[in-house]
Amino acid sequence: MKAGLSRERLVRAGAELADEAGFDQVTVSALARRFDVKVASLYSHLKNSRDLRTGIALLALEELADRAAEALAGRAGKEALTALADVYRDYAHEHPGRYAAAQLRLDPETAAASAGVRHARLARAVLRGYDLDEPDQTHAVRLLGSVFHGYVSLEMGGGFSHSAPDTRETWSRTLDALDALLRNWPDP
Amino acid sequence: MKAGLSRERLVRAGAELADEAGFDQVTVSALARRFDVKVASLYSHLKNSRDLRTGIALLALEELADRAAEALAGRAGKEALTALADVYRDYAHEHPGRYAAAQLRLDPETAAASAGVRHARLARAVLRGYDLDEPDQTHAVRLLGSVFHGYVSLEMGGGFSHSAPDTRETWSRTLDALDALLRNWPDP
DNA sequence: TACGTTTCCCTAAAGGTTTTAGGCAAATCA
DNA sequence: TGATTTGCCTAAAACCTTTAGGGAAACGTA
Repeated sequence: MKAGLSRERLVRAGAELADEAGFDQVTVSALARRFDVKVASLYSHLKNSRDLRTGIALLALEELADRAAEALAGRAGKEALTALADVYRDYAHEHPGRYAAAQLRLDPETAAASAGVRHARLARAVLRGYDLDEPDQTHAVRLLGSVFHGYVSLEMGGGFSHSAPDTRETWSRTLDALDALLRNWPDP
Repeated sequence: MKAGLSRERLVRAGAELADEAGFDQVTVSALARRFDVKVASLYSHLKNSRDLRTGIALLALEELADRAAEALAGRAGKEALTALADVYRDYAHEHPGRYAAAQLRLDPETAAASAGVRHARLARAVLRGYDLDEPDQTHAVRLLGSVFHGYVSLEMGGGFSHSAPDTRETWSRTLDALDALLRNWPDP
């Protein structure tokens, strides 16, 4: 009875498991259980358990970049800014486990070959709508990354006690503020 | 031969272990090894392994709040802003394991009793130097948290490839930008 | 000082995860 | 059809978590 395992299917199922049970619950054992297969069978398709987690991280980065690229098509300026921001926030809400996986620290070579570089390019694309030269553009790319990641991660971690005002309101005002800042980037 | 274990000492040693080997390497077994004691002995002082990690997280939050309170004493405006920001960044660089621990998701009661609330108050103290009323002040507190946490976490995770321009330069320009933004907070 | 109690760490054991080594049978190919 | 490859299995070792119960040292008290 062949179960039809493959690295592809395993990583995808791992991503689902992460979203359902949390990224830290993603284990080779749990995955084997899910396929109703013995644990050792997975080791023909995965190098080790870290390999599984890395695979999920890379998948999440790809999916995020795909969504971002689609969201940015035909948009510019503040519209592009909020579109990109919402991609990150929505993805984290829809796929908390995958989003957590995307935060996994990758070794430099893997990171360089990942969709991470597309993310940087997409952020730069948003900044084309604002008037920034190097090195300010790089500073701004990093600021965008920081705000998006920091906000989403604090929100998901319960860092903002679910009290008034609504976090969606804060999100919208944060994007207003970022837009204002980029249009009016201060001189050193 | 009594080893002189106590919850206090275990948590503190766990924090050191986290800084040296990474927060995910913090395990009851590793800790027992460090004290040259059998694993089961630790369970008189710790409820379970999560209890250990939670203890480290609470310790880190306390230490961070202490540093922040000291750094803010006698400062206001942009000086206070950069002082607070540097406390987070420096702490994360000095104590990466503890900083990772501080990101641990706590259950609501534990969080409410933690130093997390002091952090919120300290951020509000910084904002006294700027002219913001509610609910914008709350939005701004959340923005500060997002930027500080997001920046530090991306920087430490290698998210900013160590290429030009220097990340310290970006940090300084980011604080300039935040200051400018807070002085000139946009209307909705 | 001797006795009872508490404190502290230990042994023992069960259950879960990771990973490697080697085997067998079904699928594939010549 | 026979040979090879593929795919999942059994077995086993190593490590982490957690609970149950025991024994000796430290401590308080008479």
